[in-house]
Amino acid sequence: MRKTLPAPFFDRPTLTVAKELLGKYLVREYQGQTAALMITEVEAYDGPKDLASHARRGITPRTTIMYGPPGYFYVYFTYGMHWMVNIVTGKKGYPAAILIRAGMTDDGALIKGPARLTKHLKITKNENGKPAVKATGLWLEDRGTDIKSYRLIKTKRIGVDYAGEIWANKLYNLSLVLKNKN
DNA sequence: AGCACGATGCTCT
DNA sequence: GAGCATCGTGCTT
Repeated sequence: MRKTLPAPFFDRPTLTVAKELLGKYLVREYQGQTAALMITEVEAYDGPKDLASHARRGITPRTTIMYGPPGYFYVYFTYGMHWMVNIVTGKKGYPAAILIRAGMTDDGALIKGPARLTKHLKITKNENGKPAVKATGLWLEDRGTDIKSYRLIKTKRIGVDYAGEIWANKLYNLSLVLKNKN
């Protein structure tokens, strides 16, 4: 079972979409090669009031895509060397996106960390602003994965202490962890 | 296992 | 000009 996630999937509350993205696949087709990662960790940035979000200062050239319609990629550059990939959620005009932070390859290797993930899938500025459809070469898929053997862990978001107590402590980081571990 | 730090450049003030 | 939704290395406990 392989179903490309359609735009309406992303046109729902950001936290709902974030939760449902776990266990789905981020698929990359690049220079004739196809690679896929099962998503195991995501982070939500939700709305204009979210002080941890890039949209906290309103529309800028960089954040415009976050204000656009759902189902588009928001790719940005940070720390002088790293690309981060997000999928835009919510209606046009409402700035929200989900950062994809980790995933697992078919042979069970965990790609942990948003910069490693983009490096692995060769995602750069080229993908910024593109829709999550096959023609882009980067899209999301439901492969009917059974995630019953995992449990959902919620933690605070990484590296956003500047956002103040309220927003820095929101449990907007969601990840899958294998049961019977720890 | 837990810091501290450097790399390196875009984005916004 | 400062700060950054990070990572890897190399040090200290």
